[in-house]
Amino acid sequence: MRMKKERRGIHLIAELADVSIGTVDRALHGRGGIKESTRQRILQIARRIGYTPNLAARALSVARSSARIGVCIPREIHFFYDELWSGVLDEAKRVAQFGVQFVNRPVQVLGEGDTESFSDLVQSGVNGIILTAGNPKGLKPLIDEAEEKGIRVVCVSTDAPESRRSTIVCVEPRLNGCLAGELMGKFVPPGSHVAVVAGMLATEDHRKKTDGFSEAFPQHCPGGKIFTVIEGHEDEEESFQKTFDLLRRAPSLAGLYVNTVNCLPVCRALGARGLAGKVKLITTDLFAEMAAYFHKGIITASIYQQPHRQGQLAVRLMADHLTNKVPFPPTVYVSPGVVMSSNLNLFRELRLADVKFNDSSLRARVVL
Amino acid sequence: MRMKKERRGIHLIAELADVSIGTVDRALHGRGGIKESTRQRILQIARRIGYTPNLAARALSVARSSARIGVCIPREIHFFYDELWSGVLDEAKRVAQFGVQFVNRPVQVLGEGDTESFSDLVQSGVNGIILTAGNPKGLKPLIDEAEEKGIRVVCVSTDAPESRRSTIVCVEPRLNGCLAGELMGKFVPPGSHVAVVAGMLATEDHRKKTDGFSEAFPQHCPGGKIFTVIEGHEDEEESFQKTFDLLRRAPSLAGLYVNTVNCLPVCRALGARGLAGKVKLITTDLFAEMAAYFHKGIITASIYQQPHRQGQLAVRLMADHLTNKVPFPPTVYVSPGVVMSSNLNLFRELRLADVKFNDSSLRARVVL
DNA sequence: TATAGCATCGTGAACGTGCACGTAAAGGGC
DNA sequence: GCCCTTTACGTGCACGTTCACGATGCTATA
Repeated sequence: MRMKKERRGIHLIAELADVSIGTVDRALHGRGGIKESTRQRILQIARRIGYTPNLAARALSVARSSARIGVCIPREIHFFYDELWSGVLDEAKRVAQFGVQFVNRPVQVLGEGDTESFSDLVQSGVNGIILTAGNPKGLKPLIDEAEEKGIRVVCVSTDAPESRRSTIVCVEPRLNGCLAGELMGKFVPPGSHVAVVAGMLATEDHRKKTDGFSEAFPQHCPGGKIFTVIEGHEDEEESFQKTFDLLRRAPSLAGLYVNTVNCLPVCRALGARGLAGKVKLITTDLFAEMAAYFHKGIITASIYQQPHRQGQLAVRLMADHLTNKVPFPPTVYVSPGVVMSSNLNLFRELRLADVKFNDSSLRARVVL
Repeated sequence: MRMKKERRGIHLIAELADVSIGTVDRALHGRGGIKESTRQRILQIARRIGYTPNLAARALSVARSSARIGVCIPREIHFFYDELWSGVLDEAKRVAQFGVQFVNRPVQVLGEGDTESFSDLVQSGVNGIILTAGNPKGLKPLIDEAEEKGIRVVCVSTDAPESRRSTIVCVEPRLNGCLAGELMGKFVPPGSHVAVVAGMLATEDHRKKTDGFSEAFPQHCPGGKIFTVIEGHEDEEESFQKTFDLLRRAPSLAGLYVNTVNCLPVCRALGARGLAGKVKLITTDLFAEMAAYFHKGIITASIYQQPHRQGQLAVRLMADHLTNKVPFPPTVYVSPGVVMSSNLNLFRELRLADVKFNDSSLRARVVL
């Protein structure tokens, strides 16, 4: 009596069903060329023994050519996109070893030339695309067409809500604003007046953040009111001037909420008016230059959108789906972080900046 | 002229070095039976072509028995450890398919019987152990002995700092307290008095949190003072009584910081004194029953230690190290989250609780 | 010179899955 | 009868790595 080889996985099923592994493969993957009764029998056996495909084997067998993921996100100097990129690359490096390939078609600025990049990616035969939808209107038909062809599209950070993209990974902008509003409502005394510095209200993202803030602030600050909402249009000079003027018109302002990354001009305007630290300032995102303003008490808090994590998640979702048919959740909402001076140097942006100057003491700690 | 098969990985190296793949394997893995000059030549070629081993292939070839990870963390009902477990299990499920096995030796309560569990794990021949070090003094010799034998030990959430454990994954307790102190300092008016409700100051974790709070609060609240620090000893009745008495002795208290998970008695004491919402309450961790107190405005904020993420990270670090020789960073500090009523339902603890009652609307959203 | 021992290296079989191809049987039209 | 198509299934290779086993050549000792 010789030892039976104690097979596993698909071989075991084949043995139990008394068919070949080819037939089991057809049954499990819904391919044609198999009798329905045979398929049911095989599927039942698979369920009975609790079959789960071996991901390593699957990854190995499709190593060269199954999953190609196209990436189209901005290459701006802004730290947000740098971190988003690094999150994408970190996770890409991991899944690359499981046979997933990557094609990069970055755009210079969010919303500029993304339709061309997207078309390029579709043309180059990728199976999935990760993109920041800068102009949703222009991209919608392209996204729909890609999904029609079976190319799955995952939006990250910026959504194209009207399109048929498979899913979206982001911090919900309205909630982002609500959190800022609640924080502000508890930082300033009852009856305070505060103002919002938005980028462009035409951008859905900024409008929703503003809406969220406007709703939450009065709820958490009895008698509190939104004095005004100004638009800086992502322009340094304009942001400074408008804030500077605002502070003259409303010298008793208790708080300012900046819902774009462009907060330095606002900080300078506060300094120029001698209001640094007197007006509670809540900002958005994080980059190295903000550290000084935190330490001086000019920025009270910042709402952090976890770009690195968003990038990681987008890649992970796409890779899991392509190599393993894991279904997409309709939406993936990342919870925003609150940055204050205490936990400032736990964030990646600050670590990277510090390491440039002081490499020994800080490199020893890893923050994730 | 026929097509060359364009080999990859170890085969490519073998081809370039004009040896067999067996020899390349010996060179790369430091096995014996190979001439030193040959090894150097092969290693140089490997570096030149930037060889990285294919993890899928590696996992596949040793499918049944390479890395065994022992897990020893509490099985308490507290949501923190439930989430820590689920984080560990989530990531374990992923790496299990790459040949990593898991051995669970949970303890009932943090610090009770963990030396026995730990010894069990060492005995059962695991390659690495993930544990919450409840009593560092008792575990230190065991940890050191295990590391001596080549069994890597990763502490999670609770540290054994004196020992030779390979690394620690946690929220730095001092920083945790500092963040609470900063928040409190900005929630209450200048000159306010606040108090701390600790679990047991004998526990290093609680003491460090208290220290952090005591340092940060006065820095962010001009003229602010810590009125007192009381110990609840994780006992419901004692916590309630001591808080109730405190609120009588100091009716003008502006804030309370609870640095243990046991915050419900404090909430009830505030309610019994009619101070709900008047005294700013900052808590630690998160579980479903806290939601109501957030909505009523009794809890202003909570410092969230991301247990799920800590569990994931610990497993990921250990698996990467065992299967891929990735070196451990000395410390992995997870940045704590700030929970307020706005972002409350973005956290896993609340989602899981909600789904029990309302499964359709919330299951559609996935929060990570 | 035969043989044992050692150092060095090659060979081939797994691991579990995906997929291209082969093939047998059955049916239909001429 | 022959040829072709369709259905339903089997077969075999590839993916990259690990590891036990075997082969080769060289040296030392009897």
